[in-house]
Amino acid sequence: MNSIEKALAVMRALSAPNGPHRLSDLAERAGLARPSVHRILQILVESNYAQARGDGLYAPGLAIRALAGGGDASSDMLSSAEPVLDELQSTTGHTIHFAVRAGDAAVYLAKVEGDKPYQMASRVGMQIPLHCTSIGKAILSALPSSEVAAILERTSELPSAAHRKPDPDLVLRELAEVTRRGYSIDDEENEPNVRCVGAVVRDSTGSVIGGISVSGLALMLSLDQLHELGSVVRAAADEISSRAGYLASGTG
Amino acid sequence: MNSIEKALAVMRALSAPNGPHRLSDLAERAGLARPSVHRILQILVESNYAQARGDGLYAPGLAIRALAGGGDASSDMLSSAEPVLDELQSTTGHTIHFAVRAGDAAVYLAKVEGDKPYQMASRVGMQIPLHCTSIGKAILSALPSSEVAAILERTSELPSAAHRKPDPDLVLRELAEVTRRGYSIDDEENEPNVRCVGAVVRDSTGSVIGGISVSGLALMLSLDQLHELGSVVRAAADEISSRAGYLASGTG
DNA sequence: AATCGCGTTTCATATCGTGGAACGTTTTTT
DNA sequence: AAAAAACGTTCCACGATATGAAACGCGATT
Repeated sequence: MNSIEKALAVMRALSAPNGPHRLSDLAERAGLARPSVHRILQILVESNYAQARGDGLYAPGLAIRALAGGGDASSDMLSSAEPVLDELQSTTGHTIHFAVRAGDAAVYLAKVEGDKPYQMASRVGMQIPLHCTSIGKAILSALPSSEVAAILERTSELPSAAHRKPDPDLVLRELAEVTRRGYSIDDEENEPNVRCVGAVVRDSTGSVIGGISVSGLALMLSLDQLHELGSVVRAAADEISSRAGYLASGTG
Repeated sequence: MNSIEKALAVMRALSAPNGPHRLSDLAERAGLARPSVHRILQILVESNYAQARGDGLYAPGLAIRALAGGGDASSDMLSSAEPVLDELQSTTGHTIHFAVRAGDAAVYLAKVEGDKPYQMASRVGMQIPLHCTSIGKAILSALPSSEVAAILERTSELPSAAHRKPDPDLVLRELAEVTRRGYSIDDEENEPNVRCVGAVVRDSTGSVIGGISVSGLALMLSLDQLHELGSVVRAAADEISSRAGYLASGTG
């Protein structure tokens, strides 16, 4: 592990939820020695990528926003997706997410809060796993199975043992089903008491860029309702893909 | 300059406007040798902080959004500021910006498009200089003059010779005027044909965190109108500060 | 056909990062 | 109130790691 990756690990640890962080916690989360984290933080603070509060607490710096401000491959897509997401929200009443793939995870680009009296504990920029979320499964369902296997392999080796090792065969069978019907389901797999339906979003070249989902508390969103929403979600996802320039060529 | 700062410089260069960048351009903008940039990019690509397109072009990676997703000191302020910004937009009809200070520059956190038939060439995350923008001057007006002098010094040494060296005495005199009347003016200084009025925003401790501004094309926003808007902008800025917990204690 | 410019690879050099140990302070425990 | 644990920070000798000149191969340009 080189120093750049270490600095990025510290920045990731900094941007974790729940307020300013203590140096020791950052060191542990980044998997580095405390003196190393201290030195890295000094560099980050100097260039405004981290903020040192008077006490020993550290927070993400404002310059990080400047990095994210530059347009990447997905920022055009985001703006054209927003109206579709809004409409999907008003059609379903539930919370809508739009996430793009980033390596072995997906990152939320947009969230439209539902009109129910609860809020999802998610936020733009948050990373979610691919193998146990509806958006993630939608993404996986559009990848070659060799790549899916590789992702599952790497994911199961991760220190985040929160989610138990998935069985590759089982997952691949479910993904085939997702491909067939055009939408994916997360039945309280990623978060207890939360169910989601998702569908895949493609860019103009036809490659998978991410997915969207409808999420709600399990007590307000039965499995049957999830399946009923499937075609709606899929239609919205296709609309985003087509706005991005993708000419659908298959099952319609 | 250590390797972390170099990597950050590459990331900054990557997030510059105008699409994917060539390696040579990145090297020049970051002030590094091409092989160094190449190696850094490989590391960044591997962790998804940069994207390598098939041809030799590089773009910011999706993982950067994950960094910005974590809450920093200003994200709470942003959500409480948004309604105020929306109202300021509907009151004035012009484009509203909210930016926070990040070192010797300011970074846009929010933008509310005006209802005029043109769009400002700005975007959230964009950095703007402090000495020739209304938000920047509002920020400077609340800093001790020694710090202002230091900022002007560093700013004028920057390679971005686009804006000519500002005269410290002149600037300090203007800033005193800004402090007195409570709003700052940018009369086509930062962008030709664009005029802005700005005011300073403080956090609960009373320290300057950033500012807001009303911007419009010069042909639709005369200098006189700018001065008329001054008190409105200032009131909105004060409202944001007070929502952040700042108890104003002076000229009302 | 010759030249230029670019992305990439290689490699010897020395710079820079590294984490154990230690220090002074603060917080928690007894 | 005293003792102990934990924390942020500093120091430093060691060695891994970053560095950029030079060179290569390729494509575009002349």
